Amino acid sequence: MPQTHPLNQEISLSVIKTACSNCNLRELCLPFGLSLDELERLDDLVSTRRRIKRGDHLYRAGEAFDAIYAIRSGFFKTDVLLEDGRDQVTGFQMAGELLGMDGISTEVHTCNAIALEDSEICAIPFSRLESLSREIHTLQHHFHKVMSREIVRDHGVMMLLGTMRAEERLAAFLLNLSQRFTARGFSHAEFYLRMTREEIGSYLGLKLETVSRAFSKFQEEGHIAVQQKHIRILNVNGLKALMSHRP
Amino acid sequence: MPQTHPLNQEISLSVIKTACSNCNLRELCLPFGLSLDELERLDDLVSTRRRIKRGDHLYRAGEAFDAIYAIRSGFFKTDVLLEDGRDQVTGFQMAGELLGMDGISTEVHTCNAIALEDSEICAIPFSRLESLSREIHTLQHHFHKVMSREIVRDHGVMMLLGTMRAEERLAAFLLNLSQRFTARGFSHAEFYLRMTREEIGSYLGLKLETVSRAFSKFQEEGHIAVQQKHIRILNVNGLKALMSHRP
DNA sequence: GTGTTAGCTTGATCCATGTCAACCGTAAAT
DNA sequence: ATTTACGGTTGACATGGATCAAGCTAACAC
Repeated sequence: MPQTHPLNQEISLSVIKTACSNCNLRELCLPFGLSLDELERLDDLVSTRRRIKRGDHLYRAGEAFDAIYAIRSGFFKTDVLLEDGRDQVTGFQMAGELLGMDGISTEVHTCNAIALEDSEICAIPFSRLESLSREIHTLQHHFHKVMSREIVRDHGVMMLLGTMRAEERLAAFLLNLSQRFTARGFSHAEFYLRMTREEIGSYLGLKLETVSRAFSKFQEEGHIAVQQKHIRILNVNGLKALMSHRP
Repeated sequence: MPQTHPLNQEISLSVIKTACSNCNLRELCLPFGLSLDELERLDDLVSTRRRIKRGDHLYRAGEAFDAIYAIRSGFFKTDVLLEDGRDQVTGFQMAGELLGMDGISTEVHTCNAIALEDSEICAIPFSRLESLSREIHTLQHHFHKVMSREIVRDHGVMMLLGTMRAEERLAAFLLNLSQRFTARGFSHAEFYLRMTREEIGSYLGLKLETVSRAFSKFQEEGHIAVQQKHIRILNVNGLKALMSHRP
């Protein structure tokens, strides 16, 4: 049932089309900081929504790139495949985050994006995004920030893979998830993991057995309660200490 | 001694000011693909050159961000520091590559950029770059490609750190350097490393002893000849095989 | 209900890389 | 030419996480 916006009747019209101006993720996503005017111009661009079923690909490595994607709801992973068959999860993405920026450089996607639960995405045709951001300074700048944030995030992962031990990595991972759930209005202390131990391990450069053991250890020490994919964080500071305490 | 360009007398004039239009790295760097007209507009923007002595910082983590930097000559490393004192080298950059894009997201640099030899950089004020790329489509698109390439590169490093063993990492590292030197017109088979074993190790998530042992092993096996920082690649295919051969 | 399967946990053992330590080579300083 | 210092090499040993293996749990199909 469509809701009317308290401020402006014009907006309540746009509720009917599925649009950024109406999206409760707009403060986390591409529209951040845009005026009402500008939002409506973005709406024209982001017209295609798509449902992706759990396990399905949003895009595959090797496919032509022509759009980036904003996650409207759901949960994704991206992974890269090496010629020799090894692969690695390069990230987990949740609502409000953008996918596909890896494809800009060569106009071919370099990784796979796979839904970890039934999800919904907004496709943003890239050349039209470039046009619009030539006109809307705020949009241009925000998009640059988003790409830069991805680079900074990657540096964090490199740090994690290069210098941290297994338990530090897992603690960092849990704290990061918790923080991102919080930003989306969910509990910071209790959530369901959408990914398997193997996927977590791949992301963290560990084997699934090591991930499992670390979960058990955290539980024994009273930092968290784990039951399969259900996680409760009992002691945030404990985890933080684990993350940065050298042995 | 200034040279005249065979095509156009106008260009020989611009030789006098130190400018992109005159730079032999322009095909590797930001000016890629621009017309003569557009190049001259970029020249106005990239007016400040700076020399950075070996060991000096180009910028430091925590400093305000307001420009990105193109390397005109020389060699840099970037590193990230964790609160607990651990650090990691996140990249090595050479002539024609851009530095500083990590700072766009928060307007504060998140890593240190340090010259590994006496170097020269061109400062590109970021807000002016954004303005100009609102006017020059090609510039805008190329800049997006450069940022995206950085993301793809980072994924490669994550792959390396997450799934490769010590010798595979070092082989990948050497092949990557070789390929980048080649793109700059240098020998693909013979070069001097600008970084120490410790810096290589930090980048590859290994200890310096492990790096040193791997160099020795490669030499014993006839893939390379090492003498301190001087490297000769004797068998590229051997290295490639090492890179992707699981044990 | 029962069977099936994918994912998770736990134990025993092994090995790649880290750690610690001694020594060597090269280049700059005196 | 000698000293000094930094970076690199090599060896011996320790260990964190991988590997191999067995069994458990939860969810889902039938």
